[in-house]
Amino acid sequence: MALTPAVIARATLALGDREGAAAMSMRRIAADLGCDPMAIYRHFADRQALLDAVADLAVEEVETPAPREPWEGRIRAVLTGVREAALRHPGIAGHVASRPPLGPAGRRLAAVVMGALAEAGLGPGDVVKAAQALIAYSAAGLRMAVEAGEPDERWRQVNEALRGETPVVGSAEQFDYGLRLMLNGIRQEAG
Amino acid sequence: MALTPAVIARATLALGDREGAAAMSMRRIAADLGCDPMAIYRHFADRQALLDAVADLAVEEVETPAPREPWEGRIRAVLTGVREAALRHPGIAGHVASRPPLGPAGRRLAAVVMGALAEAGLGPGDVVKAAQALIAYSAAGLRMAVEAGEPDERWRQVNEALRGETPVVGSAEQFDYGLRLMLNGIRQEAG
DNA sequence: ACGGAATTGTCTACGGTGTAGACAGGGCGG
DNA sequence: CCGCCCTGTCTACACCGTAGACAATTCCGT
Repeated sequence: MALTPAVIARATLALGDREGAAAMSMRRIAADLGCDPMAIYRHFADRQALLDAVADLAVEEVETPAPREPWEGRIRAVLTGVREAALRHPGIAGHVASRPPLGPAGRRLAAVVMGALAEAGLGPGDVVKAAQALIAYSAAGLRMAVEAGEPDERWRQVNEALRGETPVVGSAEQFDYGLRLMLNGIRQEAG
Repeated sequence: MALTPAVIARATLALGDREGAAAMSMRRIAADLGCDPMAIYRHFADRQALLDAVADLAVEEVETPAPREPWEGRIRAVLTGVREAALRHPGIAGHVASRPPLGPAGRRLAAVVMGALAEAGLGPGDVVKAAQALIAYSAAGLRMAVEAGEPDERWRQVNEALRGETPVVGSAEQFDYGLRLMLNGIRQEAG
């Protein structure tokens, strides 16, 4: 298989899915591709650039919601879509949550959110600020979901302390609640 | 100077302040303390545990707001206080943003937020969920501030694209706007 | 006061990491 | 046909976190 950015990114995504984030080292990826680690640097400036590409690949799976849907529904669809896509690819999910939407797919979805916010009645400046707030919140929720899922005694304790009375840290229910708060706030702000 | 957890944590915090997050490696910390790297492991289970302690040290600086203040003011005070304290210690700020409030200072502040939410009129389950949402949002804003401040071509582009028309990613103004959205949402949920 | 046990610090070593820099082969344009 | 550029390879560097064995010191119960 010819070595191209797309091939490398796809292989890296699959590797992460199979063996987790820790397996996505340059050496391990290269072994998976059957090439030299340094060959990858002919196609990506550095590891970070590769991971950015992989993250965008995961996010590509999210569909653009139909413009006929109400603005709140579109925002919800995009943010939960990204969340679910990322969680389907646990290896890269942490990276998705750690960086702004830099790739084409990420920017496409960010544009959908901003369009929905404009339709809700926010001014141009507020659209950007609200979008960043929503993205930041989603990223944090995703991070928590990823990290709470990793074996770590400290997270186990946090979840233990909560279990029974309330949803576990990083759960979908927890995420939805916060999202509702933000949408409430936006509706009010838009007047 | 006798080697105790507190001494190690303080030295690590100072080192991070001086030379950034990348300098806080076990070897570098040990060199700073004038001891063997492995000596630190007699006081902390691993690097993660040490960083947790350092993060809590930074957060210790935040004062508990007076209970007579209105609940919104208390929440604002805690969250912006944590943000500012973390940004005063850039070396550890990324770690503060990456983990739940595990240490005593962090738990103290989390309790303040929950108390304020209860006073706002939220039910017991919602108090926890709203608190987690607020903490997640703050953490994300802090992360963005930290990472946007690092020299990174990709972040430079993101900020470049926004400059002039809207506040830069991770800015205090951006943070405040999102916080207002969430408080709006909470007020509505409670009322 | 003494002997054993626990605590603390040191040393060495293992198995990783990202990536710079020099080199080789092959395909393509002039 | 020659030369150049693109791609992949190899070696090497400077790190990283931490396991395990060993010495020194301190503390405690008898």
